Amino acid sequence: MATVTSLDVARLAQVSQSAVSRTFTPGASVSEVTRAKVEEAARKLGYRPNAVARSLITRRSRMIAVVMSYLDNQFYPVVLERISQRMQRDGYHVLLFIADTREVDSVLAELMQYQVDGVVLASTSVSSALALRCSDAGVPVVLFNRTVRDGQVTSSVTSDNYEGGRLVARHLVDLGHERIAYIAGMEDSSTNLDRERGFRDALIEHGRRCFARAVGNYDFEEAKLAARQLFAGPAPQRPDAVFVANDHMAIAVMDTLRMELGLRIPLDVSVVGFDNVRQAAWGSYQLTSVDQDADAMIEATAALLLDQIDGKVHSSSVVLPVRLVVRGSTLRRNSLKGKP
Amino acid sequence: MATVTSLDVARLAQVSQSAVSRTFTPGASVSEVTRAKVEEAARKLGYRPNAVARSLITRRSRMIAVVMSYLDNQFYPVVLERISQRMQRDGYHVLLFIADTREVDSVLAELMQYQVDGVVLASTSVSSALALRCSDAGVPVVLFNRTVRDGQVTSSVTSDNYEGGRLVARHLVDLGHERIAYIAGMEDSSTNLDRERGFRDALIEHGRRCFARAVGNYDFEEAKLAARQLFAGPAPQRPDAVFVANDHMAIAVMDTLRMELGLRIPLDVSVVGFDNVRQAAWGSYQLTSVDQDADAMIEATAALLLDQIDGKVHSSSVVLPVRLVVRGSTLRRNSLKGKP
DNA sequence: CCACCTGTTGCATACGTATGCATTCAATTT
DNA sequence: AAATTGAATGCATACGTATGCAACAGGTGG
Repeated sequence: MATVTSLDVARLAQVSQSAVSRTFTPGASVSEVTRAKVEEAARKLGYRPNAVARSLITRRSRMIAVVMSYLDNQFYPVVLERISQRMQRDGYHVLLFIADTREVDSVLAELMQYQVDGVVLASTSVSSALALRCSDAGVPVVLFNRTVRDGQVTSSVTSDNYEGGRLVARHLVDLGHERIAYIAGMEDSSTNLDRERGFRDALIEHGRRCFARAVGNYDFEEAKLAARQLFAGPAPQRPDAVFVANDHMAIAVMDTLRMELGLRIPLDVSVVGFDNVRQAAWGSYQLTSVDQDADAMIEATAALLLDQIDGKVHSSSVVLPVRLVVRGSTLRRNSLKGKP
Repeated sequence: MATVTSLDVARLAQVSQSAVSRTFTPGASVSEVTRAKVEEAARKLGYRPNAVARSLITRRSRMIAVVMSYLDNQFYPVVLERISQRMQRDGYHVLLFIADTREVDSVLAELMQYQVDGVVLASTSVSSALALRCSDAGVPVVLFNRTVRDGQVTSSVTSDNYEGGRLVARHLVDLGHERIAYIAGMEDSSTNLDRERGFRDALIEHGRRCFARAVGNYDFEEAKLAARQLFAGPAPQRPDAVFVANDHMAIAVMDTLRMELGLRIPLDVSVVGFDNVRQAAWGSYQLTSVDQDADAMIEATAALLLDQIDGKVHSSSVVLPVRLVVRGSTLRRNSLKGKP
């Protein structure tokens, strides 16, 4: 109850406060006998070093900020959980910032006040502005799953979104699809730009083009609207395949196509997503998707951030490979000819 | 870059450091003119009060710890997001602790070191031990979605799990089900105990009893095993309805019943979940579920925690009402007779 | 026996802020 | 005009720890 300080321990152990401090500072110079005395006294009193006081003097809080928008998209809770665990391994903890509609300045101010040692920016909405201002302020930043065009000053970790888009295009072309549509995420987000560009480039290389396009803004409900919009016309003018910019939206699209429009997947239309979230593997969806190696992304993020914190100014952009996971939501068109 | 302190601001504004401090302390006594001078100087220098130094002296960190196990169950990411936003409204931030298999002591030690002002315990695994030791240490604790039997010392916020179980039993009996089974969560968790007890009590009141039972431990894969186990026998010995202790498992169960056993839901078997997570409403599942009012739970949790932090020792147990949300995964048995 | 080095210890001090106390000054009351 | 009040301000100190520095002990090589 009453807060016990290093001084209390020092008195009980008959040593100086410095000795107590050194006992709890890895790598400090303490003899075995003093260490033992201190540790016993600390145990008796239930002493724990005060991280706040320690932070004040070391200027290290051993906290990192993780900034996210919505946790709806199931990719992000997983990321959050793993990042937290990964950083805990190195003695860091995660201070969580949910930045939905709030202004950049507000988040930044709070970040700075807490003296976090680093920032992971995994929010799609709050963006490059915050990143720049953080690194201006000397706080290590790593962009997670997004990049910023301007200066290459800020580190980032992404999947090879461009290649992912290409893989999807190639897959759908290989399956013999004729009218391939795209449902975009947030139009100015780097993930969406890269995925769409890879997708379109590969389509063109195969002599096709994007048949139709709508925008879902990475939102579940908006994705439903986008699906309705794409399939508003009569059957021959409808897409026979849809690439949706992430799984979160793809599932909304599948629901809409099946429930509202009575379409069969993959018989009437193939659907492909991106992220390979757990739900993509769920029995009712069997969503073909581009797998992002979340673990590798997190490991890279942690490594980059820790390096920067330790002064090894590594500021680099890591791009990790992706792979296509083919499931039941896509099907070869040829094989349809014979079927009812 | 170079850290700017209140003293720097004071010098530039030609006032004392105290004046600067008071300007940034709500409710302190500062004249309008000094405040203006200070604010301008602060703006020029880009000054932000150092939360660490402030915490050291006020002994308030304005951080709360949120302890969770896995973020797999989609109920929890939503809770985390909302708690974070709710606390941010009152100037608090969330320090995240993922406590899966790690020992209680480790988490506790870290909690204490960071001098958090309060703790929200939303982990099903790490449990009452941690709660007790926190309140022993004088740190306000609120249990979220779980209770602890022993002393009624620690506050908690739960839904009326018992009533939820009753609602499900009544619903399934009303539909004319004969062989009603239960798939349990973690057997010693308060949520599971209450839900199951309500369920069984109501069954008995209606002259029935639980037809079969298996354990899923709130885990996706284990729930699949549990489903296989329940439906291992020949058709007449299989359940015609299953109450699953939460939606997370219920979805796994539905997948297994449909994909592996070729059963139709709700034609061959009705399935009911608990939590009413977003995925329950997804088109392919249409899972009948017991709705927990997450917003109300979070509001109650925040209120309780803030009250305790402010010294109004309110230590109470809030139980919030639930309601049954009927969807397509349950169906009246009578109406089956006529169908193919 | 002396010079020297290595490892341990305590003394001060610094980190950046909040706040009790005394003081000053203007405004209001008598 | 004197007295009383109230707000505003600065001074000094405290919060709990880490760490540079000097002092010291004990051991080694010459």
